[in-house]
Amino acid sequence: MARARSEERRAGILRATLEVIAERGYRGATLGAVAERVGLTQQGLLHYFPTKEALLVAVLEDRDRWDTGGGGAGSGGGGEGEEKAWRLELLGSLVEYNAMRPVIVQTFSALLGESVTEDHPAREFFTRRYTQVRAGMAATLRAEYGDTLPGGLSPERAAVLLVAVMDGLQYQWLLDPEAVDMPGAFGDFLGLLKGPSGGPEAP
Amino acid sequence: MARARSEERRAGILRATLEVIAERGYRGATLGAVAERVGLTQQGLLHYFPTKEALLVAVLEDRDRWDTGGGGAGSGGGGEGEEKAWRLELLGSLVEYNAMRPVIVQTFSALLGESVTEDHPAREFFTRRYTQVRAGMAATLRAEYGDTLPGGLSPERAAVLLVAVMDGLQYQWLLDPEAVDMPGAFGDFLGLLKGPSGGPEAP
DNA sequence: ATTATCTATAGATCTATAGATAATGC
DNA sequence: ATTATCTATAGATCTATAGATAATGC
Repeated sequence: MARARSEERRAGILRATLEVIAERGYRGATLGAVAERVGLTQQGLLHYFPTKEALLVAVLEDRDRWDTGGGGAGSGGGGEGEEKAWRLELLGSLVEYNAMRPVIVQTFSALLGESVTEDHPAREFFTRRYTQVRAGMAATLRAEYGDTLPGGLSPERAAVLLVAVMDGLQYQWLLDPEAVDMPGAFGDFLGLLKGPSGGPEAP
Repeated sequence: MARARSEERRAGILRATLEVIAERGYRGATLGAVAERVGLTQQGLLHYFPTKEALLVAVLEDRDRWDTGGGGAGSGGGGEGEEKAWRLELLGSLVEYNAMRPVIVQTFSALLGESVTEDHPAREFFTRRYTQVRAGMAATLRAEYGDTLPGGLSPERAAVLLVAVMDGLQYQWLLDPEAVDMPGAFGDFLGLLKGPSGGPEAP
């Protein structure tokens, strides 16, 4: 029973960590804030995760697991642990889904931003992750469209843009949700990728 | 003369601040690190800028000035103080230029990421800035293409994507410069916007 | 025994204020 | 006088370690 309780506790801690990171980033997050949110002292929290960095790593691993079937905000939406098959249509609904999970999107957008700084503990995670996501998306696109998408790009070149658009839209949307229709804009981009044939004003 | 010296000092301090933020983000940056870089004590630094936040604000204002003719990394490249006229072609060279200024790109990418967190002193700056940049770009696109771009999008909808692609590519590029050809990818996107007529494999 | 939490605390930092000292400009 | 810097330091935090105490599981 203690084992089960323990797992619940850990899950609660990770959720709280996610929230605190969304609000303050990793560097700005404090063990005290996370502990308070789960009703523990800061030292009590360290019983479950020995260091602050261990807490971040656990959050990232958690996301990796989830993502291989959920779509991680910052990382371009869908993790591709094993080159998961995203069809273009599904990507659209993933973005719609993300638009309903601002906390997670914010957590990963904040982490992505921090991760480009020196010695950031999430840097390697994101670097590796993006490599995977780009490769997975390219493979999917190739399977669906062959070596040239309707818009004229190779799957590899389209994949970089796909990920870039997802991330970039998230920042604009987080900063000004009223002004930016994230799913709509992403749909526009898919239209461009699918080329003239799929375009709304196709001749 | 003291006035002139003072201005040089301030400029040096702002450059140092930019570098330190690139390395550690704003929250991770310390007055001590900036001071050391310009050969002052932390307290000596505070003689020029009374608080840490004042230092950040000065960096942002500086960028705003510069940008209204230079292109601010994170903010989608070119600031549009007064709806500066960027033609699509010029945007391409702006991205090429950014690819040669990794420090500035990193500073603004780190700040953009942090800015989505609560109470971040750069949040309003970025929100306002993006609104301006989107509007400026849309106006430029409209002047150049009318109400519908070759790719089929309205200038407004294309503008969001343009900014998103610039920002998103910066993160992927910063994390893995070898793997991501930022200017090349941006060129691909411009090709999509310009539609079939401009596409490499146009029929 | 092991697990879960707590109190106490060491050891680092960090920002910002106070006040002294030297140099510069009028 | 004003400007530029420095030393000293207050006051907050923060992470992490040490060690006690209570509860749980075998």
